[in-house]
Amino acid sequence: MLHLQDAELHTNEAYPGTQAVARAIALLKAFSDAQPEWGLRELAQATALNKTTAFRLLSALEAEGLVMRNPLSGGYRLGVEMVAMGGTAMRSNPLRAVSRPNLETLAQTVDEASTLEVLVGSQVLIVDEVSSRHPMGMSQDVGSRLPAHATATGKVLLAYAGEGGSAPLPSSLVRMTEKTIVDPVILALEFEQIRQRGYAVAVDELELGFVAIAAPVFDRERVAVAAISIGGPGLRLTADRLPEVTGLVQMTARQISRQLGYWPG
Amino acid sequence: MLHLQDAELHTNEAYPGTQAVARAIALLKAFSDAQPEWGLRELAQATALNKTTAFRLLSALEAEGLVMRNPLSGGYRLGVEMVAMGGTAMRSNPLRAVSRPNLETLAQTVDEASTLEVLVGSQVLIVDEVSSRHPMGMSQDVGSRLPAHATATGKVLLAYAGEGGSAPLPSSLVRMTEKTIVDPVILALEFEQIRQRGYAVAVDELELGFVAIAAPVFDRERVAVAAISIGGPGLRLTADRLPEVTGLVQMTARQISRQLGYWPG
DNA sequence: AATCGTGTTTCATATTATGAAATAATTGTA
DNA sequence: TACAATTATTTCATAATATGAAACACGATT
Repeated sequence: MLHLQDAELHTNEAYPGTQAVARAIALLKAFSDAQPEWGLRELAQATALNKTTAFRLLSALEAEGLVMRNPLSGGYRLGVEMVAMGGTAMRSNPLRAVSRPNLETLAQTVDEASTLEVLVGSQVLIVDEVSSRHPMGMSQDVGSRLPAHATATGKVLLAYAGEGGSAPLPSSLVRMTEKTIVDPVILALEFEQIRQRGYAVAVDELELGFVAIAAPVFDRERVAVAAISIGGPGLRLTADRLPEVTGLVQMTARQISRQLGYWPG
Repeated sequence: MLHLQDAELHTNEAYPGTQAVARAIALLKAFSDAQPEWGLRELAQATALNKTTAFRLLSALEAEGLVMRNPLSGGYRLGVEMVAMGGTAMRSNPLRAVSRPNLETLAQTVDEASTLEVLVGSQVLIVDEVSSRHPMGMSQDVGSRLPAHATATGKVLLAYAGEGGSAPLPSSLVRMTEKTIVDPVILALEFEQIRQRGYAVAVDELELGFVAIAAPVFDRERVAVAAISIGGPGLRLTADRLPEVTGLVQMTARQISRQLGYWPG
């Protein structure tokens, strides 16, 4: 059995002797905002797992509360334990702990929402968000992912990730609006400019009417581990405000970087 | 090998053939607000796993981003992928989707924070929170857990969980304040009263100066799947306001229940 | 230099995960 | 109502995969 289908299909060879865990996580990662509920067969198919194997792994995940079933449809969903662990993960994120007070003052100064984001593959993950009017809470979309090439933060992170050589461009640059940069060549030029200026701007690139300005956060090893941004409607974040806002974003990013042990030079 | 140490130690026999997954999840569950970072040896010890096994499983989790390492200390932490999954889990929670608008109006009407919580073992998990001043965001402690017997929501859920026979009392009733109910007999009487009245109040039981009022949310199978609450400082939530607030909390809970398919009678 | 405490790698072993096939449950269709 | 057709479970022989003892490497602290 086990017709050695394709062990080398997955790029992350990781560590031998953990097939079951890797597969279980693959199942968990299949759940998304777009498809939060799966039937067994389609989920097994989507993860390229044997139906029985998927069932067994899901049963284990369900027993631990990471996955729960819709009593009506019988479909699988992420469970409450996942919510709990995500909360713990977020609260224990050292980057977030350092950044939060800085993000709060930034958001209040500019009176627009500020975010902290990291690069995960070809997407940016919103690690924290402080909305200007509600400085104590965190926005709904913490934990959301967005296509990196269509966001200011993502462009910053991609620009500095590939600083040494060629930037690791996502294979497919999906178009979000007519302003989204989908040409790899133009995007490479954009990255060059971002590295020179030290910040990125995205106007209508993710969503029509949405403007964002982002700057990189460096750790003590001088790698861009995150990016912060100010984002809001173009009606408020007008062109004449950009120089001022850009300066504030860059200043905040430098402050966070310094608190992470980064030293310019 | 595998000196069959104690396969029956864990209560959840779950499904055979998923040892590795169950162990990996045990590792993940070890991370908490109190101890967000672990060394390999202590984590292996805490989860009763062989050091090598723990290392291998953690490597797999790390490769998938569920766990990350502190580059300085080498310690293990929950990773960013965990944040992402938690966010997805929360946003896809059907209970939360139904409750949120109701919680928002409740919070605004009373002008205090409202929460949605579910019972996980002997603790309540905060699934959602709407703070009165910041109605759009969600509070920091979504995903946090609190001892059920010391909270209004927890008491409600325990009272209705054991409705049929004896209530499933947590084995150790930890004392949070001098008002915390730690006597099982008194707690049982409290549950009886809660079932009769249809709501629970907790004054200074979790934290001195903190008052909360909770009511149960029923699904279409008439089981109390969650509880909602209003909570705030005793200085604002005074005794004379309780009747009014209690009514609003109960009304909101009934509305959510009805939207879940519950029909009274 | 030496000892202790970490984390990491190796490797023989058989326990444990595996998937084909059979069965049960559910749904849609004649 | 019976009959397909689809999905979810269970069973079970098989060996691939997870396992843990032991050896190793590395960095502290003495």
